[in-house]
Amino acid sequence: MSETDVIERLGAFSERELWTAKGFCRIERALDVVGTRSAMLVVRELFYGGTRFDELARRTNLSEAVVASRLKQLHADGIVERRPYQEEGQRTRDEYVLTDRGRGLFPIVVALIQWGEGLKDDHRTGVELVHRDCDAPLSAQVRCEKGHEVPLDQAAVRLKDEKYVTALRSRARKPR
Amino acid sequence: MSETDVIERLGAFSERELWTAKGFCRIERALDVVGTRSAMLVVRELFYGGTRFDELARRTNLSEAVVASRLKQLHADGIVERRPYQEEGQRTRDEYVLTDRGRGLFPIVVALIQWGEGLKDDHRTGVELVHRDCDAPLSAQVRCEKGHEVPLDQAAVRLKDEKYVTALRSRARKPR
DNA sequence: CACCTGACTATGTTTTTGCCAAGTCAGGGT
DNA sequence: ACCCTGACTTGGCAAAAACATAGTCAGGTG
Repeated sequence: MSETDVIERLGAFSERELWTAKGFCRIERALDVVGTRSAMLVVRELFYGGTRFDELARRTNLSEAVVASRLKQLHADGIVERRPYQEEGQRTRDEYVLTDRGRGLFPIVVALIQWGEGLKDDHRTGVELVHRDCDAPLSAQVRCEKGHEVPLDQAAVRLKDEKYVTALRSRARKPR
Repeated sequence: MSETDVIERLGAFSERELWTAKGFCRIERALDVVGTRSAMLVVRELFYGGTRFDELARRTNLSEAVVASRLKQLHADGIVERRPYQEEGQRTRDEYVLTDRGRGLFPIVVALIQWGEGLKDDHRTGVELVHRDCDAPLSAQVRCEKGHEVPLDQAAVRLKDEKYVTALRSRARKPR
């Protein structure tokens, strides 16, 4: 196993003692939104075509209170929108539909399912995700905008605004 | 917005009233392992090259008790391995290194960072992930094994073992 | 042997997440 | 007007996650 089997840190903070993504990396914001088990299960069912409150509750096996709470939060975060619908002879209800922002979670959902499927250390029989047109299995792959498939040892990270971070750190050191 | 902007359900359970991935989809297993905020933050720092206990604690801003507990669990789940190391004049300690299984989380981490970066609704300045060789930004893309880039409306899912599920459901209906 | 200190562990507490049961509310139907 | 019922909301509770503080332990060093 190589020492490069990590994302290389670039820029002024590349040194291990200086590096911090804490407070800068927006994975934390992503985890604010979909970082609970229940939120992710609701999102999964939205991707599997669930739209109605009762079917989201049934499929996730979460309590109605939790499903209602997660949907409210996902709506507030712009992940779903409410759309009125009406079956004949019944009153108008809302269905929940993924927004553009919500559909942006697609690689995350696929990546989690794919990784989980690789474990095979539980009782579950699993699902398979496929490309409908050719029936080939799906996976989430890390690529760059040039189209290269990028293995972990060719990945790098830098803080977007190092000047800002430098200034922050200078201020943080003073009142000690 | 099209009704196909979801993963199409295939197979015997494609009907919305029958569909359930609950108990079959291994996203739940993935969430068992990395489904807490603290686990994901520790995994992030492992990808950013953190290996030592104290630097993982510093970078994640989690309490030492939580970092210790998460590392123990990640070790038990085969995500990291402990490797002894020794700096001169100091005693032997363990460092934590991602295993193959742990590196398999790479698309998940990239997908979460990428999605979070797209939000831009917080104070964070963000990080950028790049392909070191060409400096082009990274993203997690959903592709099939034939190499096609698969948009959401061309994705489909089926339960792997429908016979088993059918049998389960038959048994579950009896004692009502 | 005594001491230092990094890596935990233990305990109690706080916060967050999730559950259950009961309740509210509003849109249709009668 | 009354009733039904789907979609929540509320309150209390339990479990899980995380924190703070103090403690333990063991590998080095002097």
